[in-house]
Amino acid sequence: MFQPMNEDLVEKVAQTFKALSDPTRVKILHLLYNKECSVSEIANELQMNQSTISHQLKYLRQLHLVKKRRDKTNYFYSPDDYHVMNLLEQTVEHTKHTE
Amino acid sequence: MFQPMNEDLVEKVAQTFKALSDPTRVKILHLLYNKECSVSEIANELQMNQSTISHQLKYLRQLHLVKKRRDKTNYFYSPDDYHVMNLLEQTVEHTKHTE
DNA sequence: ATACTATATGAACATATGTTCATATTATAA
DNA sequence: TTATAATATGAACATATGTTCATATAGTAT
Repeated sequence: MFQPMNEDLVEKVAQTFKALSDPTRVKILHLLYNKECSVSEIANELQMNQSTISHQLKYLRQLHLVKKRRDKTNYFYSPDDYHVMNLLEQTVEHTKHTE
Repeated sequence: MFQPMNEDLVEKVAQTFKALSDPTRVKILHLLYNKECSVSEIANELQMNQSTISHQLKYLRQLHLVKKRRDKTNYFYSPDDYHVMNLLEQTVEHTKHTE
């Protein structure tokens, strides 16, 4: 049966999808899904500005989608929300098999 | 094993999530998931402008997420992509059960 | 201490996005 | 035909978003 969503729930759901709605963030998360990476590794792998990556990682971290650990001067990022990561990978696989 | 995503795939995945990243579109799709609706029914249920709803329906239709049928002067909209609808409902349910 | 490395941050900018208003379109009813 | 109803559309607007540049911060090594 139909239950209207309250405003808070709608906002949270939309926010989750928004995190996955940008190509750069999709690439970062897909990379991290497979391997913990430092900022510079990500920037190098994606051939993008270090600053751009850093800004997006901050965004993802504020939503608790990734976490970081420090090793000397490197910060290694990894997934922190497996529901969202599965959402992404599920959609990647589905989209792959679509013409 | 890690497979880098090609640019087209990344764009498509991001685009799918972008469709679900706006509160108005989330509300519309959630409503349609439960019941076929005309434009004015949606506008009335969500207490929003007819024009706003119409614009968003056009957006969703261009992505083949909803389809419409005509009955006299009414246009009834319904889901047209059950993978994306399931993505939405799955996330709604998960978010509900999160503090 | 200084030099170096990795990362973070803020301002500026161009572009994208969502809504509203006014109006056009299309079909129906009289 | 004219009037009415439902929906679609385009322009305008304010706000949000993603990137770049320059620089700050913080830790390491010498």
